[in-house]
Amino acid sequence: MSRKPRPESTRPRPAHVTLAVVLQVREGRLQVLLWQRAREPFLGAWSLPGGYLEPRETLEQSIRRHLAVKVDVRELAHLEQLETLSDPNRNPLEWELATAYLGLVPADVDPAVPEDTTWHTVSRLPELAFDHRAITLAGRERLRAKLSYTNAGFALAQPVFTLSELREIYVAALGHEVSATNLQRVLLRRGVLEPTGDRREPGRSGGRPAALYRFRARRLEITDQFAVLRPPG
Amino acid sequence: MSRKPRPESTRPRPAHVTLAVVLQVREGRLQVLLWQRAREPFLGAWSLPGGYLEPRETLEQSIRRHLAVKVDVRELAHLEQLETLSDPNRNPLEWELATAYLGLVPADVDPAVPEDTTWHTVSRLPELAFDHRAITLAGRERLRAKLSYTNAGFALAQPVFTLSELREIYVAALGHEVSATNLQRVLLRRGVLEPTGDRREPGRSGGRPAALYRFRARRLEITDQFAVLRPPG
DNA sequence: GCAAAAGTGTTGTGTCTACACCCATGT
DNA sequence: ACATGGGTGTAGACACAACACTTTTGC
Repeated sequence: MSRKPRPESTRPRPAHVTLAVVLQVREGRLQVLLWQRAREPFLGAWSLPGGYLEPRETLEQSIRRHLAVKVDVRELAHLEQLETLSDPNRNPLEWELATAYLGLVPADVDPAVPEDTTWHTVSRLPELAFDHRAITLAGRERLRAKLSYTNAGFALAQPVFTLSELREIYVAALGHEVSATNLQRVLLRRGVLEPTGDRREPGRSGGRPAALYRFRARRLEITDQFAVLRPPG
Repeated sequence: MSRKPRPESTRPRPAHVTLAVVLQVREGRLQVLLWQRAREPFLGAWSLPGGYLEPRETLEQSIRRHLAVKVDVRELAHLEQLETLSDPNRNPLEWELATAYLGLVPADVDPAVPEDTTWHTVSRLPELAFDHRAITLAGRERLRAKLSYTNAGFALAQPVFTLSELREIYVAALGHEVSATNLQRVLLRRGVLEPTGDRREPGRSGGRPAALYRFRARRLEITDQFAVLRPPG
């Protein structure tokens, strides 16, 4: 079962890359930033942005560095680690581990991206390189879960928004209908949203002016701490 | 910002280890399996069990292999990835990434462990090597969360148990009081527990015989899928 | 006035906590 | 009988979904 110990200097080491599932709600759909590979393996296939880990940097610094080539890092409202993939055959050319991150971009920015990089609707992905399809879907699941029990919406919404706008973002991200009425009450009760006091004037077709809101915090917070088995008191 | 690309053959690669936070409820307290280091760095300090990743194995295979030296792997009722640590200074001697796992051992087994390995109460940890203290606490947090919205209890409980016994396990793991009354109702309503039909005869001091239960599933399942923002219907 | 959009009131349901009370056994 | 441990009944708090209704605007 246990193997003969070998000198550390000769122990083979895996290559290590960082990847990111960068999500944004665009045109009413949840989309992911994909990049067309310029070399083997999977030349020409769509894949998640990322690249090699360099000495003296953390995984998070690494993915931020690689993403900086694709999108302005200041536009990333949230970044968190998803998981580390390690199937020895995930890259046919070399032994390579990949640590995946989830990044969220607010709806109001349209980052300038390079020629080889475009947004793709998550529900209609093309064939992806490596295990990137599974990683992308895992990122979407993480987002959907966190929209329910944290204030994660702050990272997808514009700084200031109406409830209708926020509703469209939740619908796109969750993949099912959400009523503006109940969304408002849930998020206000939890203290996640606060009114700015301003209103949005209606368009040509009329309608009551909408109150404007913002997220109270711009960092991830758990807002529904314990579903059950709460501490007594 | 971007660096000069270098040939892959000369790119430095980090060492990679796997670690496990192995938790069990012992003597009414949540405990973690720690190992006393036999070499530098942190010689003599307590640390999480684990070791180097070998070629042709996944991270999960790696941690299972290393744990096999410490506890019979068949006694691990659940194993899941926690996170990958990457601070370049986390190991003072070399550049080393660590992928941490959470492992759970049912309360009825007392695994034979080597001389240099013992159980420690999580709420009273000694000084730990590297970043292992933070990892251990992260493992406990993951467990506490999953006890609330999944059937994770199956991995801490004996195969068959009374509600009093299950209650003690939850109290130890969650760190606060839990009433057997409400624990029973929550877990039965969700279909997580099922009665075996048998009863436990009372001890010398008398008392009503307790009904025996078991977990319906022995693999992790989400039992409280959406706290809020459920799909309509 | 009428359509459009936003927001409120209200009802019903399900899930949880807390606590009083009842049940089965040993001495 | 009474102590001990197990189990049930029930009331109240709360959070949520659903939907009817009202408000505020443009035309």
